[in-house]
Amino acid sequence: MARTAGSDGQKTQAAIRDAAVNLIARLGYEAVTMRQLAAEVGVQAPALYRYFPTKEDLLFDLMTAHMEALIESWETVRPATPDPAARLRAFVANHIRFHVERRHSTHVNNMELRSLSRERLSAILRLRGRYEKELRLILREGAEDGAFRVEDSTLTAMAIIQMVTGVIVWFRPDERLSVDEVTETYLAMTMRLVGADPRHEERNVRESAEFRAW
Amino acid sequence: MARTAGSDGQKTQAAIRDAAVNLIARLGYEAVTMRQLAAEVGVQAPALYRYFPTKEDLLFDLMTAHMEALIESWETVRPATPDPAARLRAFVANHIRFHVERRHSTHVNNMELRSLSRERLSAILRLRGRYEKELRLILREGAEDGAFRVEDSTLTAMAIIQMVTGVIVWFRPDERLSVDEVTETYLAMTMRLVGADPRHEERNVRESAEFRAW
DNA sequence: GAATTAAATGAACGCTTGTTTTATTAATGT
DNA sequence: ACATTAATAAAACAAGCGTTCATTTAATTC
Repeated sequence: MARTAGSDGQKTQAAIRDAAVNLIARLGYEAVTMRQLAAEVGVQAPALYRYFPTKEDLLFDLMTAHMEALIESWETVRPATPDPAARLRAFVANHIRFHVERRHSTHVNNMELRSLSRERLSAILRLRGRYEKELRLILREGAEDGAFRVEDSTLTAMAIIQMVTGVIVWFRPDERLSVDEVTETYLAMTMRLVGADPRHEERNVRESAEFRAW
Repeated sequence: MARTAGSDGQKTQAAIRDAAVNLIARLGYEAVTMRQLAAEVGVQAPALYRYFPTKEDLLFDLMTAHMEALIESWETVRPATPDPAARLRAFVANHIRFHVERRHSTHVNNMELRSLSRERLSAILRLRGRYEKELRLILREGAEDGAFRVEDSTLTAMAIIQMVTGVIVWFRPDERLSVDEVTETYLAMTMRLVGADPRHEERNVRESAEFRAW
């Protein structure tokens, strides 16, 4: 046999990406073999090399796509208001939604950095830095105009990102809490963490509950 | 050649553990080969099998030791006071100190869980649960007696642990901030996060600065 | 309907993996 | 001094790895 009936390069490539994210998230990049991945796609191993020159190219493709989608999702929902509290809430809510929706992809991006070559690693880290910079900016402006009490905006940005990304470690959507409930609680914790004025907070929480911004 | 001059089983075993933690933390469990590990120890690969029956046994040994040391370290510093705020501060300060001191070991424990068999995985998760339970208890008692404002003690416990463990991702001891400074900031963020009464807080921070509890 | 291109197969290559077997030397106890 | 045990080396195993090659079939183009 050779080319199979109804085969289509675009669909095969998408199927490879999909299967790769799932397998790598569950078993780890090093543990997943090209033959295993091919079997999951329903194809022989050499067929993968039509679409990705090497195993590492495939990994880099997945990670780049994830980071670019994350940045784009923030640019889409980023509010125009200068109010730091409103912007911080938007950032956290979008961050949680994005990462819960893409749990496997997030896992790959967090766990497999060390399997990249130096240049590719720094390419991913650059994208990551670009995203984190958005949060630092919000925190710094909030600290300057007195909306937040933040000792160190870089350190606080890392703390918040670690905290909210950590949701995917334990959160399972079919359990006790819904995504919205979890987001609500994490928003409350974040706003207290940055020392946002509680009086402003209560009003804003009521508003966001009305409009369902996330 | 066979047995080398001055060779000692105890020392070799300790050297294997040490080298394994460092290599696995840097390169990942799957990526580290037994020959590479042996070379790092200064020995031939088969010699490793005198001390650890399989590669996975070695990994499990490292992870178990880490978790047991973590639990023991908390039991050593756990204060007798019923005051939730004081206990939370002690917990967070110890957690950060322990994990910064054992960055590589922590990395292994956080990243390599999926390389364990099911039984061994759940053994490690049991130890982890035992540790996290201590934090949940503090949060629940603090919420009940009004010292904290906590919506969900399980969720808050996860958030705090993710946040403080995340220190090792970016913290390097030779940079801008010292461990004590970082700990101080994280303590402040944690106490705000749980909605601890700010008036009690200021007094307690002054006290802990005097006594240098961590 | 013949020629071309796209998509995949099957076989194989060179290398590395975790691990086992066997033999050899150093330290230890008597 | 001698027997025993602990600690290692050296060689080899079967299995599996990422990847390449040559070939075959399906779809597309003219």
